Amino acid sequence: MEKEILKSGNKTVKVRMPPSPTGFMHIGTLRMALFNYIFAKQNNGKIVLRMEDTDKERSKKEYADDILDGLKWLGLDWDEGPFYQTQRTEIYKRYLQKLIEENRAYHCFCSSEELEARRQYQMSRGEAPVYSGKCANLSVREARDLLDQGKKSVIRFRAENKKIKFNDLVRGEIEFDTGLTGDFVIAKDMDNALYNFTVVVDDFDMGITHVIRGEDHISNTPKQILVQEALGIARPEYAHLPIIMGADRSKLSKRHGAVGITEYRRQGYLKEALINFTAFLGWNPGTEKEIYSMEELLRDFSMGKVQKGGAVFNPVRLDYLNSFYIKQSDPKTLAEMCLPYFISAGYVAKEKSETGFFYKNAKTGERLDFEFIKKIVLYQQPRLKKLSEIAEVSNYFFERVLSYEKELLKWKDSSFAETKLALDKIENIFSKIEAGDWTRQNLEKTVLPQSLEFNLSIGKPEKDRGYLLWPLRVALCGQKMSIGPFEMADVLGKEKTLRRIADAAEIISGSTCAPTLFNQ
RNA sequence: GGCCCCAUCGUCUAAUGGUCAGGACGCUGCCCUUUCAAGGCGGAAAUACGAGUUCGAUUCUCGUUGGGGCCGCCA
Repeated sequence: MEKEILKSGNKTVKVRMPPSPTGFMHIGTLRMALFNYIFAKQNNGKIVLRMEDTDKERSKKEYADDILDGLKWLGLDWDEGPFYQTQRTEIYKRYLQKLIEENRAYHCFCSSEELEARRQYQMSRGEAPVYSGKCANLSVREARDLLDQGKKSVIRFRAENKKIKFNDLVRGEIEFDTGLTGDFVIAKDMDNALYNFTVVVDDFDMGITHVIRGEDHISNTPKQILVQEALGIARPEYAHLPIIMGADRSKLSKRHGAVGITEYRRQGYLKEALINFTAFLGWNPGTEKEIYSMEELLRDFSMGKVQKGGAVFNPVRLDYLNSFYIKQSDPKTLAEMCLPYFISAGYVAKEKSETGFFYKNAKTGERLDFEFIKKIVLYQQPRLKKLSEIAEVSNYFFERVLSYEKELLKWKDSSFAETKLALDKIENIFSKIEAGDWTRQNLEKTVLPQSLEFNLSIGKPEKDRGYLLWPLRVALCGQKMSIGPFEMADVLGKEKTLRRIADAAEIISGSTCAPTLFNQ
């Protein structure tokens, strides 16, 4: 064992991303990874990814994979690893042995029940719940005997009773009295080292210079420093980030309905939004700029501006940022991102062809041009908070036949006769427009100037375009809320637009069932 | 309970020993408008409390209160 373990001088910065694969990747994992990432990149440093999976009961490969996927998706890359602590038992064992040989750690044979009872008792008396030291003075022989008898034991670190002071990059100097910590357990046995020990060994072994982690680790820090001192290894720099809280101001957890990163991704949150949002949970540049790309974060971030108090996770603000980034996206990229939602909604199907593949309308079977999707997305863009919403608000583009109450076609005090007149007028205008001139601007330009005249002809207020346009809207989408009628007509194309107008006219003239069924 | 950390609108936060305490989300009013959004222009909304230092404190100090974290054979 390297007896001479030296101080790590002014080496290049190296940080760790140490997720524990005991659950799916969540906002906390993202924040931890993001701040480490930014800090490392700013300092030309390296990043080590280390799965802290020493809790074999709770750790699952599924979770580790989820975290790996999430980090990759977000673009939070690392330089070394992933390392898995469960594959490093031999390393821990060596250090464990060293501590035991040097009498800095010892076997403890106390039962959990016994310890728990003592803890309760101490806390009830207002004392710090520390280990009694019962097994601390067992001689080597006594311990050996008990071990030989097969007595169950754990390995406890002999914690020095002293004041530990350390500097925190976020909070400044923090002091602890380790007399209040007591001897703590560092391993279940020689093959199963525990967190406060593995962290110290790994951070040293991997050459970590900066430990950037959540505030909930502040009170672990003195323990880890004690272990470092016993092992004779250098102390890294520490930065403890404020915790992220739920609406009730307690540490964010599943109980708050905190959603996993994969779930956010599935719902159509953009990684830019997630990153911008998370970065501002506990940090801001001190200016009024709130929209930040990764590049800008790397430019402006500083640990000194990290907030000390915890921040409440506000999903409404996340939605705002997400819709902002959706509005920023270029239509082609957005359409590509939206396609999966159309497919899973059952509107679009992907088909194989000799040359590759193509898309078709899953409802009608007709072949689909990507331009069609792109246009839908272009027009829906301003109203999306998340990508998953695209399908539900675009359903009417894929249906063969629309079904709706005929009352819906009427605008305000219009009669059915007047509504029919409006449809006829639009039909008349539209049918004269060449398919080649069928653009949103063109349709609008042609129709709009005629609304005044139309209103006068049926004796309605001149400026209310709804008399002419509302029936068209309903004819095209069959519902109250939608994008503009000219936009819809543009997406639908001349033929379908005219057919839906004709359908609407049919509906008005009596038969309540959908007429198109008969002329398909 | 012990130890540690923290404290500006509801939320995320900016600023300063002297400001009308700024921005963003949300809420809300108006405009735009064929619906719903989006967009534009406004509005309400905060320095936890008490002392001290000071000409002056939200800012500095102390205390109180409040909130949080940790106190595991979890991480």
